[in-house]
Amino acid sequence: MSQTERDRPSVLRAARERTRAEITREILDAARRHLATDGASGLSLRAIARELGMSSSAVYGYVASRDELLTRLIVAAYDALGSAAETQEAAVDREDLAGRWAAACGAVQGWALANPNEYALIYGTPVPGYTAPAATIAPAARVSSVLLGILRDIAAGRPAPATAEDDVPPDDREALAPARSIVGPEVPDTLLHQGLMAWAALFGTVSFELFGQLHGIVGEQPGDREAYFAESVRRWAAQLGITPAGTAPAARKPARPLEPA
Amino acid sequence: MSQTERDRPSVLRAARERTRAEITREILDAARRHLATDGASGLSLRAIARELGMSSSAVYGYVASRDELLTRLIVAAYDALGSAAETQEAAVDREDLAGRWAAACGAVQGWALANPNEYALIYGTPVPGYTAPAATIAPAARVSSVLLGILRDIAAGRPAPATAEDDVPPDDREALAPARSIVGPEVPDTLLHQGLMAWAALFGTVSFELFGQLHGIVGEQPGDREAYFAESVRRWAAQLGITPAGTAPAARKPARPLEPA
DNA sequence: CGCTGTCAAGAGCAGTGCTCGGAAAAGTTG
DNA sequence: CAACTTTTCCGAGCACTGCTCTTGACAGCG
Repeated sequence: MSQTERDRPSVLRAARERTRAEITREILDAARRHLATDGASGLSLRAIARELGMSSSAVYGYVASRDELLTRLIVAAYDALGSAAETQEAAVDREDLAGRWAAACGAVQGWALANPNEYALIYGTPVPGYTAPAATIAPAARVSSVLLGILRDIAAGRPAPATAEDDVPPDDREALAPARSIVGPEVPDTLLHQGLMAWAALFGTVSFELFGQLHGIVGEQPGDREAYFAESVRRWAAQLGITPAGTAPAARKPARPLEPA
Repeated sequence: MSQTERDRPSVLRAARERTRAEITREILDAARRHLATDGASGLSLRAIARELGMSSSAVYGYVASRDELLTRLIVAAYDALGSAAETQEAAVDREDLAGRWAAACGAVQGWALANPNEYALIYGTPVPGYTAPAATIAPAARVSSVLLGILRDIAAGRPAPATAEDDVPPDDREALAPARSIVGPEVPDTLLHQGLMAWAALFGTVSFELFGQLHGIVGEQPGDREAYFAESVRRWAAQLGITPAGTAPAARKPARPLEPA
């Protein structure tokens, strides 16, 4: 271009960068499409190149390797799930702790059912020699952040740490140190541990349903899985000391929630 | 074959069958070795053939396809895990319900940590177009059988169905029909649902630990994971109404279990 | 000797990830 | 405009995979 813009990135250079980003996005989109249909193991760089009408070696100018492509898809999946959980949980009245919990759980399960292969990519078997490359840990923490935030608000609405009536063994208290550094000192150990248990139970349940492990255990008629999941969500909430009906349960004993219909 | 031994299996035929079974077993052993080191995605029929010193096409006389080999490994893994859970749970005094529960949980986690790739094969992402070929469902049910058996004995040691004080919504009751047909009518709905939740939570926790999802949440110092898991097991037991100390808890309120150390 | 059944080996096909050299296009400078 | 540099792209190629098909070797039996 003209010599008036020699040093600063010329507009043409910017245009190149733009088309480059555009092509990269197209590659990622195609990859996501293939992932949705064929699963992670069926993701082929050559197939993507064919679909985009370019040579297989050309895509290596945009994506370093198949592993890097997988990593980008993983980050995208974590972000999509985290964003879904955040927005759906944020749409609920802050006082309605049980509603927020149910919204977060529902977001996770709904997104997983809508994007099973993406869910399997991030919560299923990790690829063999693959170690999460640090770019994934931040998006991966988004959904657990939402859940820990609820935990924090549960603790804030409670009268007191309840002395030390039923506490956690000291070695477990030590094991919970990383989670404690995230959630802060306000959440009692018991609640923190119970929250992590509910967190693992939530994803265990979703994975079981998605990976076919509930076959022959929970019915597959329309509505069965929904009913089972909804009741589980209700019970996790009860274990955390929050119930759908009121905002501040007085007694520990959870009243049986009435179904809305 | 010759017409002198047309009907009854000749001794030679038997010998052939024997060596055939022998080679098949060697193939499976080599496959299991490769699976343990390289994971399921890295399992190569050609590599197995090389290791056994035979041509790649020769193994197709013993194993129909890679998928069939995977299926056999899956069945073997389910059997190994189920057997571990059965024996370890059976070694505990039948009256000690909490001990049986802890033994079963510990067996699952211990086997998973010892055989991570085999665990991932059966409880991780299912292979893309793969549907469990009916030969896998029986071995797959072994570990859940153990857990349901404990549930049944919990119900048997209880005073009564506790009226219908806190029951389960009717749609969830319907969803639990398959599990109910296994466990029998003695187990109340609440306990059945709670048991399935603990089941999912157990495998969710094990999967989280194995797949690296606990990173940054639960400590990785020696003993941390053990303490976290042990406390989770204790709390699941408490949610099922069994505590390590006594055999029959009177009140619903779970007493805080004392740690053995 | 021939016949039959089982087995193994080899070549081959279609596909994969990935690398490399050269060609072509695009942008920059004299 | 011409020359130069940078960026992009394609094709060939390597090593690997699952799987098939043809060929050949071996045994037992008539």
